[in-house]
Amino acid sequence: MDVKGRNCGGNVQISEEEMDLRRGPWTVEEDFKLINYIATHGEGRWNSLARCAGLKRTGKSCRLRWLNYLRPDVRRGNITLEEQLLILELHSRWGNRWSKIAQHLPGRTDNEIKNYWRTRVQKHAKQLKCDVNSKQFKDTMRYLWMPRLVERIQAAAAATATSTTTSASVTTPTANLGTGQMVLPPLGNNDFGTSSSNYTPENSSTAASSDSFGTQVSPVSDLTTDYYSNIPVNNNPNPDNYFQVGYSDSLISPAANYYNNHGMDFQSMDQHNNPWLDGAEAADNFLNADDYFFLQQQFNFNM
DNA sequence: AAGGAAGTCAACCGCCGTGTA
DNA sequence: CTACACGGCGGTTGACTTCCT
Repeated sequence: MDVKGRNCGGNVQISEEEMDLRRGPWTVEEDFKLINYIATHGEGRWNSLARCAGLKRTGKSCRLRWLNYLRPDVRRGNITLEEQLLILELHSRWGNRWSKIAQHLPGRTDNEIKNYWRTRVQKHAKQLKCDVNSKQFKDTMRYLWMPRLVERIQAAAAATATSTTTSASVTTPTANLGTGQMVLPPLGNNDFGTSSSNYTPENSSTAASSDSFGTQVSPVSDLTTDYYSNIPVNNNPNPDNYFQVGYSDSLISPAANYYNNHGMDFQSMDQHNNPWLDGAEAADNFLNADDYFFLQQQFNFNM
C-alpha cells in the first residue's frame, strides 16, 4: 500500500509535479476513464485514484468532476419552483452554506446552487440597487418572492390535479414538494420540518434562536397564520387577495413598505430594466406583471 | 451580419479542519 | 506535539453562449 491508500500495482509513486498535470475542461476520454475506474474500484483517495485511473489530473479535480458532473445521481436541468423556494428558505437560515443547502436538494450540487444564487438571485438585488445581504432584500424574499413561489407551486399543482382528474382533493404544494424529491431538514428545536402544510417564513426561520434577519421583524406574523390561509380555497392565486388579506392594516406589504421607506425606486423600473418582468413566465422570475402593477398602485396610493 | 455586453456554469484557487504517521 | 496529506468548502475565474444594438 502507498502512504494514504491504494497503490496501483506496486510501482514507485510519482509526484504530481512529475506528472505534467492537465487542467481545464475535461475530455470525453478523461470522463470515461474516471467513470470506469470508479465503477470498478469505487471512490477512494482521490489523489491515488487519479494516478491509478491514468488521469493526469489532481485528485481535487477528479473529485470535483465526479461529484458535480459525472455522478449518476446528479440532477441536471432547470431549478424547479420547489427547489427555488427551498433554496431561498435555506439560504435565509444558513447563508452561503452551499454544501449544507445542497444536502436538502437531492441531485443538486453545491456548485449548482451557488451558481444559481449568484446569477439569478444576486441579479435581482443588483437591479434593486440593494445588497443581497440587506434586510430589505431579505424581507423582499420572505414576504414577496417566497409567497409568490408558493402561489405558483400551488397553481401548478392545481393545474396538474385538474388535468389528471383523479384526485378530488388538492394536495398542498409543500406536502408535495418536488414530487417526493425534497428532503426537508430534520425537525429540530428551531427547524421547520415536516409540518409542510403550515409552511411560512415565520415558523420556518431561525427566529427563535438567531434570527438572521436582524432584530426588527415585519409584523406580518400577526396578520397571517400561514401563507395558505391567504390563498383562495379554489386555488386561484390572486395577488390582490393575497396582499389585502395578508396585510390588511395598511394594504401595503412589509417589503413594499421597505422600498417606500428606504427610497428604493420601484417606479423607475420599467419593463426594459426590470428583470422580474422580462419574460415573466420564466421559472426564475418571482414577480409577474400583476405584482409589479399592484406594487406601483400601492406606492401611488400612499404618496 | 458583426461586435460588444451580459449571462451561465464548469473548473480552479486558497483556506481550513481532520486524520495519520 | 508536529508535520504533512487529504478532502471539503466557499469564493472566484474564464470560456462559452445568448442577447442586444
